Amino acid sequence: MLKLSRMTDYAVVVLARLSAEDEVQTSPSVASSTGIPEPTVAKVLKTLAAAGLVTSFRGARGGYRLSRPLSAMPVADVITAIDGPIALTACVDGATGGCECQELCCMRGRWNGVNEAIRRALGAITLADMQKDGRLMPPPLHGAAGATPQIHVPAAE
Amino acid sequence: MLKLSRMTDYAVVVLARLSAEDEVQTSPSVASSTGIPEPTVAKVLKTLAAAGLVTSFRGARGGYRLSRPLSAMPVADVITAIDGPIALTACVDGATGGCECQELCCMRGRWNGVNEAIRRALGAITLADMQKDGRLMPPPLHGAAGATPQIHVPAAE
DNA sequence: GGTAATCAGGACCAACCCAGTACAGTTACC
DNA sequence: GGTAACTGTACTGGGTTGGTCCTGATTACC
Repeated sequence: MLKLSRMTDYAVVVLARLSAEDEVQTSPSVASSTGIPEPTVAKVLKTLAAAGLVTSFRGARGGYRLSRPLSAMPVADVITAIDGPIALTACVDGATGGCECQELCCMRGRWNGVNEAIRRALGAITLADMQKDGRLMPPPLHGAAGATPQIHVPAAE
Repeated sequence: MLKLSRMTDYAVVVLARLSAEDEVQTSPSVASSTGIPEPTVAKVLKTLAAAGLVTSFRGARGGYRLSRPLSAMPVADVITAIDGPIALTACVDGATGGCECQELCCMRGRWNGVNEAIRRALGAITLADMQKDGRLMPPPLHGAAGATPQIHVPAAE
């Protein structure tokens, strides 16, 4: 179904949450304001930090902060950070491990163009774009976890 | 990963194989000429027939034939036929079953744009394009890396 | 009319991958 | 030095996917 992993979905939500405040936020606080389980948020943030999308601060009063604004963060970067390089099939440049039927496969190498098209499409859309185009701001979300502050579209630019 | 299922990969190979000859071909013959296991080929062909991409003929001397030329067959159609509608996340228009955290999810509906971009990209590329850009039919097939520049696995990351 | 070849439509199973959890270790602030 | 927070790894349960098999329906050939 050509779908991306739930972790990537979480990552986008987490990044959007981080962008809502300018100060360092801990994973428990992000978890409570997004509704995503704490350990999972921690896992996502660790991965994002390893990829350089967020900056981590260790120790007491540590936490995470965006390392660049959402407007400079293409969706492709997030997907790559979480799921690894974008490669539709095993036969694509950059994919690890070739397919075992290369000898017979008359289509080898033919996915590269398709893959490239998708990379371009995903590289052209930033997280800031995603926030904008939805334009339906989250309505007053009631009740959960007591956190009301939410995404305001940053004066991204 | 954002990768599509192996079945889709097989489908493309099978369709390319069908296009190589103009007459009806049986699934065993397609299997032997592609190297894909017979039962799997049969499964793929059945699915493709249900989606209308190939036409089936029952009975002795039956088989399958392309119902339209590859140049009129976008990659998106093949993916949709095998894997179902293209929907990156559960939150996308057309996806079945919403995600359970809609109340908190500040990103709901935001994937639509991304999804749409991918659909466009995949809808604009036909299987004939894939054959072309790979710069030709599989010449003598044995996979000496010398003549086939494409498949190196850089394991970039 | 009988037989063989072929598709149609399931059910079924094993293997793999992913999401989520837990725990021990490391770093930095107070 | 104690505490709070990130870092890294290992484990497990569940779901999905790939692949196989079986039975029935349909058609061509003898």
